[in-house]
Amino acid sequence: MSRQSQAKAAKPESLETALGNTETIDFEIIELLFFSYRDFVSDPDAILASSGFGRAHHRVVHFVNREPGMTVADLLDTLNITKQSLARVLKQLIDSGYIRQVAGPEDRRQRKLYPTQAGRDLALALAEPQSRRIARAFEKVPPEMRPGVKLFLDGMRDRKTSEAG
Amino acid sequence: MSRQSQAKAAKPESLETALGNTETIDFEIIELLFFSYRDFVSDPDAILASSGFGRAHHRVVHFVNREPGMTVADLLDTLNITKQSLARVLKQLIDSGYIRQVAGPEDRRQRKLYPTQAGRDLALALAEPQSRRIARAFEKVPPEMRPGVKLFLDGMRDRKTSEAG
DNA sequence: AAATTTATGTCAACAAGACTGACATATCTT
DNA sequence: AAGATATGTCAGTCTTGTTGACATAAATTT
Repeated sequence: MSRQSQAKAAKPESLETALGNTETIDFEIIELLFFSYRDFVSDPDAILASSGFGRAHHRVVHFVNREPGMTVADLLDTLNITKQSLARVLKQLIDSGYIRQVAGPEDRRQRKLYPTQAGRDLALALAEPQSRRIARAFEKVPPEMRPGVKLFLDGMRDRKTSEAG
Repeated sequence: MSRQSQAKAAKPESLETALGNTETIDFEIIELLFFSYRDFVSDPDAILASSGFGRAHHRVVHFVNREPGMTVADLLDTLNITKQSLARVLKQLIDSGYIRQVAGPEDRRQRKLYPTQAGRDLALALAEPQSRRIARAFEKVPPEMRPGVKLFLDGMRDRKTSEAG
C-alpha cells in the first residue's frame, strides 16, 4: 500500500493523473473478463426472458443436467448461494416440471435432483448459443495456443481447501 | 415449447439419461467461465462490503479511472445499463468524494467524469487482488500460449455494429 | 428567434436474486 | 433417547437491474 501520490501535495488534484501502480496492474484482462462475461450471459438471458425464468434458474438447470443425481447440498456448494436463495428457483423449476427430486437411496434425508426431458431440452437450448460463442472465440486463437485458455480459466478459480477451512 | 417428453410415454423418465447433443456442446468451458468469474469478483466484493459499496460502484470507479474524462453517455455504453441504474451509484460516488464531474469544455451539457485521489486509491485497491489472481492463473499457462487468452476473451465479446443498428 | 433535439438528472414503482434470522420436519448418528 | 444433519419454509431486507414519465439546460436546426 504505497500511497506516495498523496505525499506530493503540490498539485491540487490534477485531473489527468492516473493510478500510481498502473504498470503493475493487469487492467486489460480485468476488463476483458468483464466484457466477455457480460456478453456470454446475454445469450441465455434473451431465451430465459420469454419463459419467465432468470439466470438463477439457468444455473440450476445447467448443473443438474451436468451431474444428474446431485443433492441440494452439492448444488449449494457449486453455486455458492444460500439455501433460501436456491429454494425459490428450485421450487419453481420443480413445479414447472423441469427438475424432479428423488429421496436418496442411502440417506433418505437427501433430495437427489434429476432433469426431466423438458429440463434437458431447456439446458441444451441455453447452452447452444453460449457454445457457439465459445467456438467463434476459439477460431481467433492459434490452435497451438488453445489449450492455454482452459488452463487459464481453471487457474482463476479458488483452490478448494477441501476441509480444515 | 415442444414438450414431447410427455408424448413418448414408454419410458417413465429414465433418470441417468444425459442431453442429446452433449458431444457438440462445450459444457466444460461454459462452466469454467462461470466458476472463474464467480471467484474473480469475490475478491473486490469482500473489500466493497466494508465500505458500503457494491459491484455497481466498482464498475463505475474502474472505468472512470481507466478513462478519465469520459462522459455519462460513454459510461452507459460501456456498462450496458440504464441511466437510472447508473444515476443511483454515480450519485453516491460523487457525494462520497470518489468521483467528480466537470462540465464539458466544448459541449457544456456533458458531464465529464474524473476520479478523485480517493477514487484512484479505491480503484487500485479493488484491482490489486484481481490482478494477482490473473497473474497466478497465467503462471499455469505455458508462455507461448499466453497471448491466446487475450485473443479468446476478446473474441467472446459482441461485435460492435457501430451504428445502423 | 423559435422549435427541436440532445445530454443529463430525477421521481416513482417494480422485479430478480442475493442476504439474514428463525423455526419445522424427517432422518441419521451417537 | 438425544443430538446432529439435510432439507424446507416464512418473513424481511438490500443491491442492482428494469420501465415510464417528466424536468432542465445547452446545442442544433429551421
